[in-house]
Amino acid sequence: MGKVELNKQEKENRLLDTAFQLFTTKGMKKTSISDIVNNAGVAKGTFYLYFKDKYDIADKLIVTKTRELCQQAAYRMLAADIQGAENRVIFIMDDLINELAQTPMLLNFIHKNLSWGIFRSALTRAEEKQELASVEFFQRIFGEEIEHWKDLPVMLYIIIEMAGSTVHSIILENDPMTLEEFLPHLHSSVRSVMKNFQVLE
Amino acid sequence: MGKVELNKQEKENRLLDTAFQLFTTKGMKKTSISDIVNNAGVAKGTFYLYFKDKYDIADKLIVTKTRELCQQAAYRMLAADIQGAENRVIFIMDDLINELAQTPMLLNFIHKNLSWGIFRSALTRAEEKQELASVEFFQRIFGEEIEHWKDLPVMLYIIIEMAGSTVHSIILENDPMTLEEFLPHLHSSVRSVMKNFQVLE
Amino acid sequence: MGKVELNKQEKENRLLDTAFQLFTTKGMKKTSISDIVNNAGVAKGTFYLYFKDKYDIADKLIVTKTRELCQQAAYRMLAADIQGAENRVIFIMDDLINELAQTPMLLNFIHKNLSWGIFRSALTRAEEKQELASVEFFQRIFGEEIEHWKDLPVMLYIIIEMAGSTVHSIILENDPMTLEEFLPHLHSSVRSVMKNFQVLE
Amino acid sequence: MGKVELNKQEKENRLLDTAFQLFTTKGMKKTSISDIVNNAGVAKGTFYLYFKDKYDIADKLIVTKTRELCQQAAYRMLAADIQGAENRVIFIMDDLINELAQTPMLLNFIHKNLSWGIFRSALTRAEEKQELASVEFFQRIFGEEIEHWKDLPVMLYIIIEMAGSTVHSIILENDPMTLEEFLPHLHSSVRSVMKNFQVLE
DNA sequence: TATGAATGAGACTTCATTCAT
DNA sequence: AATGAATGAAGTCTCATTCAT
Repeated sequence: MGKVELNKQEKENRLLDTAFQLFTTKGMKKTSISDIVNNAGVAKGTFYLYFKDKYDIADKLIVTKTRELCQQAAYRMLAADIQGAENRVIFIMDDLINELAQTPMLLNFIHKNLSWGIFRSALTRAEEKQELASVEFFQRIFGEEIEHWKDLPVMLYIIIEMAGSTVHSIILENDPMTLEEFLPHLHSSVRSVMKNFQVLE
Repeated sequence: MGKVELNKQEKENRLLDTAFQLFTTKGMKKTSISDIVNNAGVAKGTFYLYFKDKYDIADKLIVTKTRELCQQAAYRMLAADIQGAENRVIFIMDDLINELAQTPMLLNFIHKNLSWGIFRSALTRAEEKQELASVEFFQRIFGEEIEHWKDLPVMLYIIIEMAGSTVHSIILENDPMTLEEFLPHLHSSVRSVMKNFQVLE
Repeated sequence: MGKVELNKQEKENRLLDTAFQLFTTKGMKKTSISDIVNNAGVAKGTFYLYFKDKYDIADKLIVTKTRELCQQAAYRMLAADIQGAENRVIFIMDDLINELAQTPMLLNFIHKNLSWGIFRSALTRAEEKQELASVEFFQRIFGEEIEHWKDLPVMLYIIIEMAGSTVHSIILENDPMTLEEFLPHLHSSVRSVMKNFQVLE
Repeated sequence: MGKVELNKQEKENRLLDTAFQLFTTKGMKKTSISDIVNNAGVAKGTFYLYFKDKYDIADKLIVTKTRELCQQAAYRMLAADIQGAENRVIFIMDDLINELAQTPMLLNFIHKNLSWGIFRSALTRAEEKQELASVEFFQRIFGEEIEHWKDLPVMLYIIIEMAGSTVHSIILENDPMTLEEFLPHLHSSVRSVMKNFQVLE
């Protein structure tokens, strides 16, 4: 990569970082493109060399951040050597919740803008980049026991939505209860939902 | 209520109706206060006599619309004479999903702006107005068997969030599957979650 | 007219005057809407209450200014009691040229933006406003001898375009000769063109 | 001319051709330098190696195109063996009008940007380049009878402006009449104007 | 109460021009 | 000579909110 390429990469990253910083502190609506370029120390026109508009940079951020979180969780799961798909799902979920609980702004940002579609593309694009692929991601979780489960995508969809939307208001507003109080309920709910998708022999 | 009072009430209603109409067709972001007052046939300044800003009127609309939906569902449940809390919860849920599937715009509007807090206030304010109260609402569902359930608010929170967020993308985008395909999974998931909250004798 | 009406009228006029001032000194291209509102002492948004964009205000200015010039010329012609259509056309032409030679910027502005269509509407709209109408305008010139001329519109079109485009570069750049040197040629040319449209008895 | 020289020449020509193409289809105002370089397949900076700005390239184009049209008309006149200056002027004029009526975009472009000054330089520069010179151009028309005419430049100026500005709106908008209807009037007008400049013996 | 003209900050975008490579 | 990333001034336009009537 030549000097110019590196410089471009750095500019784009600086814009992404600054935008993320501002989106998570002031919120997307109150963050203007002027804010972003001023804080990033680049000219306004430069922004438009890299992104179509505010929503474009937001989408790219969500994809990036979501992928980072998932990868991190997957690596930790492997490191912790968790056995059994049910335990692994719970582990991943807890890891993500834990992470998001520490940066509520990120949760807020992701939640408001994340759709199932973007989520899928976050995992898919990782694949393209030879990083942790979505297929691989799920194989790491279900691995050897993949034939013991039916309708996996439906199950994951339900779990992701259930966990995502419940913890959102809990983390951001401690309402209707604290995360500590809620987690045991979430765990048992997830486990019982999963039971429905288990193939009994 | 005097003539003036009635006139005021009518203005406020006209603004609410127009805003709802526009929010659900154009979306909140693309609806300006100018749009609302122009369509409602009142002056711009008048808007500010009744509402603080666009978000204020949106909140009031959600409270109203949510309450209407819930009341309707409750009345239908009574009419159908459903037995057992589990069946009643499923019935209410199906009724709401059914209603929202017919007016996806309303679903979209409610979902994007509904928070647990507003939801609670929707039921609470009903109470104030001597209409169907939240307490009463839940009593109608659990009635005689209320002591057979523990942590009812948590359970309802989980069910509402799980159902709400899963059907959202399904109704609006038929993604990742159709509502028809999804409902059986949702039913069994809700039932198995509920089992966790049942007091066993 | 109420206070508010008067105030609005005054704002619009202030914008028109300022725009004219700037268009004729800096040129349309170099005049921004910011320039106009700053100089007029009104807010930017106010501009858009009265005009669609820069071209809208320019069109309105041309219509106004053209009409003013024509009216003035017509009144002077009457005052001077000129006899014969040929002499009257020459008089009007000279009067307009004279006027424009004194404010070359106005000539430049009108010329660059004047089209036959706008010109026609300038005279037409005068009619609506009960001011000097285009029909009346031409009747004052040709009056009693109107049946001695054929294809009047064609004749006027040729004269207007010939005079307009020749004096333009002459007044603005004294090129290819001075106005003084040119006028006799223009007079004889106009007279000989008119001869072609005269009905001989 | 070396290889490099040829390459440079080709770049300049490619820019000129592309600019002409865009100016006549989108209009000058809506054509950006980016448009030009993108379509020409050269880098933005390269543009500035050959032209000062958009107006510079436009001027050069007008000069070129005008000269081409005039030369073509002159050759055709010779080929047609027209006798008499009056007939020759009419022939040239008709040829140019005919040409421009077939490519209204070119007419529009030339008209909006052509000034008497550029026109003169168009003929003058031809001279420098040893091509058909303006002096020669006029000699071909008036040739043997040149001493029968006085104030030739004035006469030509009037005719060019009269013809140019009248046919402009007629060709582009068929307003206020069609070209067919108008041409006879133009012919007789030109002939009668010319009469004024004829030296009577 | 009701009005709607006026405000003005700030949104988003374009583009001619420069300059390091 | 050629490139094209970077610039940033300037452009048009929107809209929530205020306030005199």
